[in-house]
Amino acid sequence: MLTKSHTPSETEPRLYDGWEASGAFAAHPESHGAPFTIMIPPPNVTGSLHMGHALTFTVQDTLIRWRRMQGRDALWQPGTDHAGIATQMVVERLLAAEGIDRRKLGRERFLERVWQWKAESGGTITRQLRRLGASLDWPRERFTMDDGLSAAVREVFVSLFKQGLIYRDRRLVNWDPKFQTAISDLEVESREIKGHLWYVRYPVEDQDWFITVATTRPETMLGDTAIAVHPDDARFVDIVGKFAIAPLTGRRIPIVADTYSDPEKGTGAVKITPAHDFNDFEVGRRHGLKMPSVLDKEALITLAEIDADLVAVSGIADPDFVRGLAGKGRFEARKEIVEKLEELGLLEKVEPHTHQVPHGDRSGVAIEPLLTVQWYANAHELAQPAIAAVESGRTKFVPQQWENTFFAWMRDIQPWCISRQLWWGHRIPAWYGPDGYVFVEKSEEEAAAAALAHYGRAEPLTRDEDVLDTWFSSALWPFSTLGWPDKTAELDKYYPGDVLVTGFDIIFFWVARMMMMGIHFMGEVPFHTVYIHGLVRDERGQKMSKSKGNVMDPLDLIDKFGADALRFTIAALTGPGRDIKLGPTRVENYRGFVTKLWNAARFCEMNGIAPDATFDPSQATLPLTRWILAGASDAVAQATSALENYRFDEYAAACYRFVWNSFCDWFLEFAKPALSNAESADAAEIRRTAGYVLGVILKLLHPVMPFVTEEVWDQFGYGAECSLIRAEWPVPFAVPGAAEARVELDWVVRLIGEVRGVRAEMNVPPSLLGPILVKDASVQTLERGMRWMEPIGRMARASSFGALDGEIEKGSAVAVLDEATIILPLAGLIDMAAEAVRLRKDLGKAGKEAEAAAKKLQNTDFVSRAKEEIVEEIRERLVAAQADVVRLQAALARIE
RNA sequence: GGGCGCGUAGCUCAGCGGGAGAGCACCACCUUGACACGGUGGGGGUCACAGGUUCAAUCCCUGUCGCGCCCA
Repeated sequence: MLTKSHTPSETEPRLYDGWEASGAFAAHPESHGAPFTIMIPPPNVTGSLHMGHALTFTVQDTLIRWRRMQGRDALWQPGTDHAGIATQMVVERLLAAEGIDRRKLGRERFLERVWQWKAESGGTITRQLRRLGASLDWPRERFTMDDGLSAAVREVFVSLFKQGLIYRDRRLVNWDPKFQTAISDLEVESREIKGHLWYVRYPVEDQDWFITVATTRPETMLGDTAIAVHPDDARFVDIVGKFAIAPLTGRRIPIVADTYSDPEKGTGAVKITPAHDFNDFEVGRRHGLKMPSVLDKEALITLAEIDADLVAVSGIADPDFVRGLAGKGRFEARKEIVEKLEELGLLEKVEPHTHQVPHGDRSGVAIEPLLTVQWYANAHELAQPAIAAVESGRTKFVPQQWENTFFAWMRDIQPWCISRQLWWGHRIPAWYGPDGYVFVEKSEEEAAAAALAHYGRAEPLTRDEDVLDTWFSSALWPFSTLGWPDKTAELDKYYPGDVLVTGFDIIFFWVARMMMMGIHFMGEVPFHTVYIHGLVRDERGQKMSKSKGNVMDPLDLIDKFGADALRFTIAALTGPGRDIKLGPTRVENYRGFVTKLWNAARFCEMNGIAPDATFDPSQATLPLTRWILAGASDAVAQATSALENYRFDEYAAACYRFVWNSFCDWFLEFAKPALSNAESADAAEIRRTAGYVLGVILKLLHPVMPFVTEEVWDQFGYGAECSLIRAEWPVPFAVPGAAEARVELDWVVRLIGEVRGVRAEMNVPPSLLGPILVKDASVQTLERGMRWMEPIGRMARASSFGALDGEIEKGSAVAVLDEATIILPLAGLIDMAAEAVRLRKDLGKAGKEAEAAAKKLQNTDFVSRAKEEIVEEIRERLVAAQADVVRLQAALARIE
């Protein structure tokens, strides 16, 4: 027996364990079923479940469960990535609490601690995903640092290197001074900073005047190697080619013409510090400038590359002052330099200035562009086939507009810096000989062999200290998890995958990189569809963030309302390409739907409705059963089509409408007498139909509300425990006489609606029953009314239904339904003035409708140019509206 | 500055060439034989604005305004 109310906290863990234990989530590479593959975009191993996860995994789980029910051999590949910086941070923080510094501990012991941490705490998110109901194939769980995946990383690195697609280069990188590692462009975020523009005078050589430049970063002037002006800027045309003397260092620097300088900004002249600014670096390259670094890896002033050149110039440059800055932080040095410039009279003015400053998204500190040697992947070349794959439609974006974002990024892609100065990650398989010659091989032995061949003798090799960007290994996920580079049955069957589900903010990370690597190494795209969903925001549309304090925890919502309610809410709100605004009240509202389903099922159970495998909808004989079966078939078609088109909102709405507005509101109500009176053949058919339709409902809703549907399924005995997950997804089916049944039941529904409406507007108390009389009704209408007397009586509060004998009695309320006039003799009970108001309102509506239709038909252009069926439809509309007008006028005339 | 998206009922959003829709909220009535996490009924919209195309525009085109996001 179903309990009086549904208790998600009891059913959900039990059913999840049941599914998992029975192997319901498992893929079957040995089976002949057509595969359906979703590669989970691996969440960060340090992460815990947030609303964004709840959204993306609800969508994925809905797709997976649906396809699994369709008989596909579904693989939903779980796992996490090792999150180089984030994980290293976490463990360093733990060590710091013990007063231990990572460097003192040493690399090997530090890594032991990281693995220990991973074993203890790394499973948080995978445990939480179970609460959501995610049906991942857990025994296949992978981690990007696993042996197999690490082997794939080495294989890829070595081949790309040998193909010339990975190389070392000395260029500016985004340097994170806190973590002391290079990071990628994508790990940098701009923050608006209120700073200053300092206007600094640079004496022009052999002249008695200055050129003034504005800078936001005075501390970098120690590394200035030029001043740039715009070639077309008339103000500076005479001094291009001359030299200026850099204050403080006394360095003689050229004044160059370069279009990078913007005449509109500052003074129109800019100082060029090639080693500490990306734009300046390009200017430096164009003009062959020296590129001395003046900041080190901790962003402290270093003089190593400029000390020898320091020149004392009276009133301008003072080597002792500069030497005093060595080892100081960039912001402290800035302060001292500004003071010194002021003292020397070289500071013209200071303006407040708000500008965008790049910050590390994890460290939160200002990024320092730094000239270093790093490993790069030739992303430009790898990107071309990925672009082509999207252009040709081998991979499609849903919604399609995201292709533009993808193209924009991929067509202008920069070399991908793949090395990181971290300990946690895949160590770069590169070894250096004594002369610095590099051997890139999969193992130390192979490197030694290569060195032996190269040098002709054994030489000591040292391994590159750096590790690879986490995304380098994530990019391989769609095939490395399947066993690549080995040729496995899994790889053969599940690559390429079907769909990648993710947010638009991740197109550059997973989508782009998986595409590049997948195509390069597998020769085929990793997935044929990329479904992009929006972000989860709070009720007011604000992005959720810890600082705003508006973060919702999906686990709290699951505790309060159940996973089914949360999942259904998410699905219902997931329209195409929109962010979703979600708050507890929305989940609470949709919990009402879960409860409705539960109660409907309970009602069925109480009335002895049970599954009957022998029931065949094509054998249905009654209008009522034919009608609800046809409705169920439509719901199946709608739900299936919505899922095929990734329209989770439409899928949810189709189910909601059918369950609530067809099955509960009308079918169960109509069926009540038959259900309580079990004897007749008709009653038996209705009961069997109810059992059948409930089964269809449970199947339709299972992908999005797996728990409550499974619980009902199991308790009713539709199948063994935990078997709904394996049930067959329904297909639309034929119902004999469906059209006639629809006409019949739609009429009953409309009649009840009309009568209810009139009574409610006339404030007739529901306790008071009255007859329903009809005038001008056809024989069919009369017979229909008699046939449905029982539910009409119950639902429209009618004591009888019949043709009007004689004239309409004064004091009756009147409504119009098709050809018939419906009369509710309520003399003395209703306010005739109110009835007149109501009739005038209806008359106004009908009149307007008739007028609009007539006007259209008078337009000869419309009649001659519009499609025939449209014209015909308008004609019918006109006739119907005119008939309504006539009868409403007559009714009104009787009152007045 | 470039690009993308959005402006439809109080709120959240569907619809996207031919009668303005849903859910929630609101108001009124109803404890009727599963469900008050319920039932019934109702009010509420110059579909941002201005032009254009069309027999017909919320829907297509152009522009304006407002909002959001991404890139520089």
